[in-house]
Order: sequence, then structure tokens, then C-alpha cells
Amino acid sequence: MIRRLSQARERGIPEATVARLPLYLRALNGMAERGLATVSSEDLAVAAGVNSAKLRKDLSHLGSYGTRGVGYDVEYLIYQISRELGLTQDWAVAIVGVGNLGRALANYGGFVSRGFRVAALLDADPEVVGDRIAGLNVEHIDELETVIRRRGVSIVVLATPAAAAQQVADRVVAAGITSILNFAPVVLSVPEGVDIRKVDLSIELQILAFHEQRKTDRMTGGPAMAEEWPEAVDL
Amino acid sequence: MIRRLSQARERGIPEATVARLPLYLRALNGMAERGLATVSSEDLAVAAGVNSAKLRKDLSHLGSYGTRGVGYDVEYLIYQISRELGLTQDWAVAIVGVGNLGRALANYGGFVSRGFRVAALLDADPEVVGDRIAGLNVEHIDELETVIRRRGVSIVVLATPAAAAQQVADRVVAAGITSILNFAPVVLSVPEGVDIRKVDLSIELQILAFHEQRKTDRMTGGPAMAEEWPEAVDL
DNA sequence: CCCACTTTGTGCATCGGTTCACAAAGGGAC
DNA sequence: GTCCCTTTGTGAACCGATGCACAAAGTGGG
Repeated sequence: MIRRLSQARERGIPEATVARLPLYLRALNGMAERGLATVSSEDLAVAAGVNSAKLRKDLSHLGSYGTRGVGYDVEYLIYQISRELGLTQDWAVAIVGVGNLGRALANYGGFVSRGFRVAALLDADPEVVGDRIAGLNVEHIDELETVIRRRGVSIVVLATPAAAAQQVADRVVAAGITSILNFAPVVLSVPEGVDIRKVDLSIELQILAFHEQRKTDRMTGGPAMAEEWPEAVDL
Repeated sequence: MIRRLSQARERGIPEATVARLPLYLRALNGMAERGLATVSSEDLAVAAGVNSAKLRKDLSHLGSYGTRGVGYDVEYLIYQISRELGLTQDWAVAIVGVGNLGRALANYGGFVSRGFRVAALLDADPEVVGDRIAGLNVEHIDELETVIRRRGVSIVVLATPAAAAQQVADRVVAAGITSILNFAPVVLSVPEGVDIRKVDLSIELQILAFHEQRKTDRMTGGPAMAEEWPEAVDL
């Protein structure tokens, strides 16, 4: 018996591929809205901003969903990617920390794109507890464990000050959460098995600055070449 | 003549290393505040959440700044990394799009950590133009080119709706900007030589969902294994 | 001055990811 | 049915990044 499906599906999609699937999904949704029925790897690759060989290899990790000579069925591919990413179920998300950023996240519409639902907002500041934001009541951080349990929260977004993040992380992990999106500028330490993704504005800016500096250096003929430590520290 | 410095500094720090330098810098700043004079690669690596061999290799790309048997001088290393990242000069940043997110960014203190200064806020909505946010006047997007030129803006943060992002990107590029931090959920197309970094909440959540699903699948004995396309589309 | 100990810097093996380039597969015309 | 055209799926070469493991370099004690 020749197994036609799932030659490459014995559990294990490369991390780099997983990170691109949401991109493909977004491009596909745009195409579906514009009424396209099928799309070639070339066109989809352009829309997603990657090269077509990479796109095909990525999709091949999910299964063999294209038709040679034709391309991919847009709706079908949307379904397959959504399923693979786990977006056919809906995920209850709790946001901890309702400062400027937390508020922005709560109100961010596209964030509830598909599959995600903000189920709770929590904060430690009695000043904001009770406020109504994006149709939700802000609850006190003391309710954290209860809220997670009662509302089936499985993903927590940390938008707290840096100083509070580790402490909150410990509590949500203790409450059984294994997926955290961290906006606080700290390195969180969590037990194995807990996934953390980090978004850090400051780091992104610094990376840009590095490249920007290099670009302007090039124009002005390189850096001062022997820019030394201001004090008299000789190597 | 044996060149003692810059064996490995002939222009070209790996991208992966650049992305970690800000992490090291943050950890080092914390240590400097606590009064530490020197630090070993092992300790710094733990603080930054990486492994020590990687840390040493990263630092070796900047030069040979450690002392065997001792470690690294905290202040000196802070200076070297800052210089390499271009943080010894200050960068004027403009934020375009003053919705919830733009506001949060403008107010985000740690963002002006060192070297960055929000020099302008711009928006297309006459409703918000003129508002005072984080000590700055919100200006109309028509002023974009003027503001960039007059205030020496070299990094632009896009926090506009998805639909407006490409158009704004075209304008800032035309105005000479080559570094963009994009928060809008679109793939921007820009000429070669322009650096774009993208922050996308929705994508991060989807990646988390993927892993979360996999974890729960494992517990319940794998996915339904032959979960098919709902309609009668036979492969 | 010498020895024991610490810690850096790096050569090397390895791994994961990207890209090329092409055989295999399907569609459509005649 | 046959031929030609399009497009997928993938083997294989390549490239950058990671991690091990150790020699080289420095410190401090006696």
C-alpha cells in the first residue's frame, strides 16, 4: 500500500515554516475576498513577500494540496492552513496589564482576526480595575487564577511593567498556562514546556539603528576606524 | 605588524548576532545599576537567556573585549555594544498613525531607552491632529516630508491601519527614509536598500496557537488523524 | 617564579533552513 | 489519444548559525 498522503506529515513542521504560515493565510484571505478560486505558488509567494520555492516547500510540509499545472485552491488551502495552525477552534486570551499598550491590544480589531477572543483584562492598579475597555470589565489581578480556569483561557498576553512580568508569569504558569506572549522588556524564566514569544519594540529599533548607522557610515567613508574608549583605557 | 585588534571585525556581524546584542545590552545595564564591575560570559549568558558559547562567539565578532580568567568589564562592554549598535548618537523617530497603538508607542517610556527620541507624531484624521500626546503635537500627514527633513528623522514607525501603510511607506521612502518599523498587518513593498522590520501581534498569536494545539493534541492522543475537508472534495 | 585555577576566544562538527533546478503530474487543444 | 504547456513537489548543494570542547591567556597564591 503506497501511502499517498502524509509522506512528509509524520509530525514535525519546521519552526521557520510555522512562522510563515500566518503570512500565507493572510494573503490567501485577501485573495478569497477578491474572489480568486485558485492561485499559483508564484503569485502567492509574491503576495506574501517570499520566494516561490520556499513557499512550495513550506506547503509541502502540510501535505500535497496543490494541483500541478493549476496551482492551489484558495479556499481549500485556507482551510488546511487554518486547521494546521489550530484556528478552527477558538482561543480565549487574557491580557494582563491594562496600561497604554494593554488597552491598545484590547482594542486592536485585527487581533481577533479569526480564532482569537479576548476573554479577560486584568490589572493590579485599583484605579483601572472596573473600567470598561473594548466591552470588557477590567478585573483585579487577584482573580487571575479564577478567571483563567472559569473562562478556559489558554493564552496569556503580558503587557505589564517589566518589574511585574516575571511574577505574573510564575502565577499564570502555576495556573496551567503554557503559552505566553510577552511585551515586557525582560527575559522571562519559565519551566520547560511553556512557550514564550516575545515582542520588544526597543530591540527592533536598536536593530534598525545598527543597519541605519552602517548605511550612513558607508556614505561618509566608514567609521572613525579607531574610535576609542573615551577614558584612557589602553587595551 | 601583528594586528591585535579587529581580526574578526572586517565589517560583517552576523544578523543573528545583531539581533541579540540589544539583549546583552539590557542585561549589562541592569548589572551596571547593581554596581557590578565585571561579569563572566556564563553569568551574562544566563541573564540574557542564551548559552555562554553563543554569547562569547557573538561578542568576539565585535572585537576581543574580555579578559581571560576574569570576564568582561561591564561599563566597557556597554560602551562597545552601544557604539556598535549606533546608540551613541541619538535617533529621531517619527510615529505615523496615532490610534490606540500609536498612542501607546508614543507614551512607552522604555522605548526612549537610550539613543531614541520621538520627534514627531503624524496622523491623517483631522480629529486627532492638534492633540497633545506625550508632550508632542500631533501633526497632519501632509507635513510628513517637511517634518522628516526639518527634524532629521531617520527612523519611521508605522502604526497606521493596514490599508494606509503601503501608501505612507512609499512617501517616507521617497522622503529618503531607509529604516521602517511596521506594525500594520501587511507585507510592504519597498526598494532595495530600505530596511523593514515587522511586528505583528496576530502572527505571534497564531504561532502560539499552533504549538498550544500540538501540546493538547499530544495529551488527547493526537488529532483526529483523518480530519477531512468538510465538503465532499475528494483528493 | 611556578603552579593551579578561571575564563575567554575559536576551530570544527553539526544542524536547520534556503535556493536551485528538474522530474513528475496534470490540463487543454486538436 | 497524443503532444505541449504549466506548475507542483522535492533531491541535492549550499549557507549561516549553533554548540562542543579545548588551547591560549590571564589571575592569584605560595
